[in-house]
Amino acid sequence: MNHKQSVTTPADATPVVSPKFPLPYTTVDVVIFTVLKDKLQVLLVQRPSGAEEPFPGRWALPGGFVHVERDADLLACARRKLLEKTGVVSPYLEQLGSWGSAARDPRGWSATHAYFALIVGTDLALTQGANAADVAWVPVDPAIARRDLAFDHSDILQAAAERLRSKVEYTSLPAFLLREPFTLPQLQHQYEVVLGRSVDKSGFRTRMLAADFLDEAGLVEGQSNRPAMTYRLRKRDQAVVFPRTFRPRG
Amino acid sequence: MNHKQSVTTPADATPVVSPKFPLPYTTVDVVIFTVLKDKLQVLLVQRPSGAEEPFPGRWALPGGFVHVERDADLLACARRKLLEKTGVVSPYLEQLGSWGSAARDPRGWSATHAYFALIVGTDLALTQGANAADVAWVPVDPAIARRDLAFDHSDILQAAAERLRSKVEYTSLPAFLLREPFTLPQLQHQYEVVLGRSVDKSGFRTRMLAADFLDEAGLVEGQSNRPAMTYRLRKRDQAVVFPRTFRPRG
DNA sequence: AAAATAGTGTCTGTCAGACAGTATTCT
DNA sequence: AGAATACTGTCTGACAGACACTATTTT
Repeated sequence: MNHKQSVTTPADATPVVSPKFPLPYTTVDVVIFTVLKDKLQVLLVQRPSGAEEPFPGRWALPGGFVHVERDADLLACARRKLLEKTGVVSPYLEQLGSWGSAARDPRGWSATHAYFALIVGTDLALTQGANAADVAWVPVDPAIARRDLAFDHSDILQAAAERLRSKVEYTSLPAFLLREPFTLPQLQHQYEVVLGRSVDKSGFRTRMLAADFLDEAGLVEGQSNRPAMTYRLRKRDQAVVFPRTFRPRG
Repeated sequence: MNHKQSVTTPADATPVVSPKFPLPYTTVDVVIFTVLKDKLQVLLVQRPSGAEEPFPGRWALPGGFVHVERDADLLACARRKLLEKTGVVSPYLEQLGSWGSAARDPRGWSATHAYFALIVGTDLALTQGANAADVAWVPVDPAIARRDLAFDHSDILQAAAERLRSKVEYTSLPAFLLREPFTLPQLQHQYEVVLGRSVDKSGFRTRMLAADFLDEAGLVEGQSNRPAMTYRLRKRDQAVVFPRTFRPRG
């Protein structure tokens, strides 16, 4: 949560209808993953340093209050947060879960709706610089281990990483980390980075092609050795589920 | 959501801190499943018929506003809703997802945190009568097909049923539908009811015992024919994930 | 020719599903 | 004895993982 209210919110705005009881705060946070430098990384933002701010100066997930007049629904709100921080328009975006309690925000009872997104690493290397010094790509595992994010964002990040790694075992999720078109060796590399282990080439190819979610997009004009076939996703909006998980013979 | 504020909320209560912008409503809804009469059923409550009430008289999922002073966190709130409607203390309860938008509640922007629960059918056949005429067990599939629940509860119910059936293919979830101790044939029957198809006995037994999540609890004093071994769950709080899914040879 | 990368063929162990068989109770 | 239910044994086909092989490019 980036609990800094957008400037477009009128300061004298009142609740939707006058409630007769206290309302929790409602926020949306987005765990944005990418692969940069052969590592799984997450986008973090630094919280403002004002004295009345919660967790001043600490790193946090991008996010913030739901804006009742601007956000038609939770997904739109998540998309807005993601666009504001990264410039990316239509990434892979899925709901992760929600965290709500009296204790997680010092200002009072709050509930956040967490999403997780996968975006193409190289796209963002540029946008990031444009966007500010208080935004950074951070390798995921050390960030989880430090457990020093604002609010309960370390918990959320950990849950997101677990969900991602778990789903990578049996879905086509890593395809969303690559710019299209991509080759099967490139895709395999994304799997290996996220899973942290190597994957058999033959089985990998059989599996990907059998799942029938890729369209051929011509041979790559080789920068190296034998040219490879390139592929595009047949559907950009959802991942494919494989019938079995990757499972090295143990 | 049962948008009828609890009587314990003071009518003059104010938001936690005075917000300078409109806050969405925050609710929790619980999809409570059980197996009754060899059918998967869901608990519904009828909305009050007051004129200013949203969806008066319509059936809805049990739920309602988060009560900032009573609910320490979302899970506690879900547990409270479930206890209020069913009397069940520690069921299987897992987060399903959240639904939030400007349109889903006529009173204004609202977001609900949906949970789903599995409880023992026979426990509730009793409690239900005690609880009121505006509560009912309803077979799941016809309810989904009618799509006539209040708010977006038909969507939520559908998502819950899909998640349940999907997880039943590769987890021990149906064990939470039975009172302990139970026999393997009884457990197999729960699988068959939820999945809507028969399951091979031998494979089923091998799989359950290999997963090593059951403790023997002595032979049942037979009401019929050969006595069966009974079992208890080693852990009451979480389901076991099997390495593969049930998958009839096609 | 050698190196590097892309892609294929083949073998084999595992294991889930099918189904037939055995075991223990009741009437 | 027969029926009903609980449980076990065995066969087999599918298939994923391992790994050796071929193919096409660059230097």
